[in-house]
Amino acid sequence: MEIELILKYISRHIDLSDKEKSILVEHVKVRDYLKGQFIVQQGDVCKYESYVISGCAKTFFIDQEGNEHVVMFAIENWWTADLGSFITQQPADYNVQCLEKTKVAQFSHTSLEQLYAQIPKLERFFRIIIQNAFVASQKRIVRNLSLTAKERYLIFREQYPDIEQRVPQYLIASYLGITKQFLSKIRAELIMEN
Amino acid sequence: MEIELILKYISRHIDLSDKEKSILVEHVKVRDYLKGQFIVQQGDVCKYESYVISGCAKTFFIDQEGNEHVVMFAIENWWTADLGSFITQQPADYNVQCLEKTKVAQFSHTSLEQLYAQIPKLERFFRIIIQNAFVASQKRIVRNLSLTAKERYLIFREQYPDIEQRVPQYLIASYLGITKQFLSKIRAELIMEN
DNA sequence: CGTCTATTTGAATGTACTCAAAAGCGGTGG
DNA sequence: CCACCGCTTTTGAGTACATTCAAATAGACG
Repeated sequence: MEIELILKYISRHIDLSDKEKSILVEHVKVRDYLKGQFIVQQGDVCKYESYVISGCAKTFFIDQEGNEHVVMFAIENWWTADLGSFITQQPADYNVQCLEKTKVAQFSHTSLEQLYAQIPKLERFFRIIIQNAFVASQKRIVRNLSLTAKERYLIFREQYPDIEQRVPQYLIASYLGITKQFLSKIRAELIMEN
Repeated sequence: MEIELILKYISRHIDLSDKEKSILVEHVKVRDYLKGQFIVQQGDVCKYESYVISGCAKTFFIDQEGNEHVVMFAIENWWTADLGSFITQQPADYNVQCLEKTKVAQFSHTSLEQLYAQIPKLERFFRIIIQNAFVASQKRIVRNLSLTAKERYLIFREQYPDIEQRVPQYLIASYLGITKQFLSKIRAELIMEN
C-alpha cells in the first residue's frame, strides 16, 4: 500500500515500533491531485506538509510585475509545503501546483503537533529532514551568487536529471533565475560545444 | 553569567527543568575569539555549533577564481557553523571568521548527540531553530531571484540594521552578490534620491 | 603626517533581459 | 492524412543592469 512508502522513508532515519506506525497512519491523509491542481495557494493558510508519493509539483509565486518565479520542484520522496505559512498558520507566500497527476501523504498542523507529543522521535526525524533541506538551500544561495547561469544549469541537470525531463524548460529557467529565452540560448551554446 | 543567556534563549522555545539546565551547561563550552580568528576553516571538519553571545562573525568561502563570497553574518543570538560539515563530519565548505572580539557557546557533535538522548526536547528546539533558518533561507533565494541589487540592499538594511553598521561595506556587497563598486554606486543613487 | 585599508568615481565591457517574431510540436477535427 | 490551434522553444536586435579595471578620495590608526 502506498502508505507503506512513507513509513519506510521515515524508518530510514528513526526506528518506529508497530504501535507508533499505526498512530502515524491514523494521522496521515493520502490525497490525489490532478495535473494543474493546487496543493497550496498564495494567500491561504498552508494546511499540510505533503510528502510526494508519486507525481511532481512546483512551488512558485507571482511578483509585483506579474512574473512567475519557481522556488522549488518536488518529486517522489520530497516534501512540499509553504513551511513558513504552515509553521505560523499565516497566509502563504507561495503556491504549490501539481505538474502531473500527483499522490501525496499529508500531515495537518494539529496532527503533527499531536504526533510530536505521542512520538517524540518524530521531532528528530523532522529536524534531520529540515536540516538537510537547509543545507541544500544554503548551497543553492552560494551557487546563485558565485556561478554563471550556464554553470548553474549544468549543475541542475546533473543534480536533478529526473526533474529536467519531466518539467517544461521555461519552468527550469525560472527556477534558475533566468528567462526562458536565455536558457534556450545556453542550450544552443552547449550543443555547439559538442 | 553569560551561560544564562543561552539557557534563557532556549527557554523561549521549550521548558527546561533545573536538572536539564545543569545537564546542558555541562555540555556547553564558552569560548572567546579575537577579531580575525576562525571558528571554522574550509577543509577542516566543523566541530561545533556555535551560539553567538556577543560579537560578530561572517561565513564565507573562496571560489575557483579566488573571490570571497559571504554566505551569512551571525551576531548576538544567532547560531553559526558549517552545518553540512557538522552533520556529516566531513570537511567544511565554508569558513567562519570573527569580525569582532566574539564570545560563543559551543556544542560539539558528540555533546549534542548525548544531549539529544538525555533531553529529547532539544530535538524540538533545534527543529524549530532550523525550520526558521530554512524559511529565511528560502526567502533569500526568492529575493535574489526576483529583485534588483538595489531592492535587495534596501531590504537588507531594514532587516539587519545592526549588521550594516558593524560590518564593512564590501562584505555586505559580497553578501548581496554584487561588487563593492556597484554597492557604492547604489548608495550614491539612494543619496541623490533624497 | 604617512601608511594602509575602505570607499567612491569613471569608462569600457559583458552578461542577461526585453520585445518581437519565427519555428517546432503535439493534439484534434475535418 | 493534413490543416489548424495552442503551447513551448528558438532566434535576433536593441537595451539595461552589473562587472572589470584603473585611478582618485576618504577614513582609521599608529
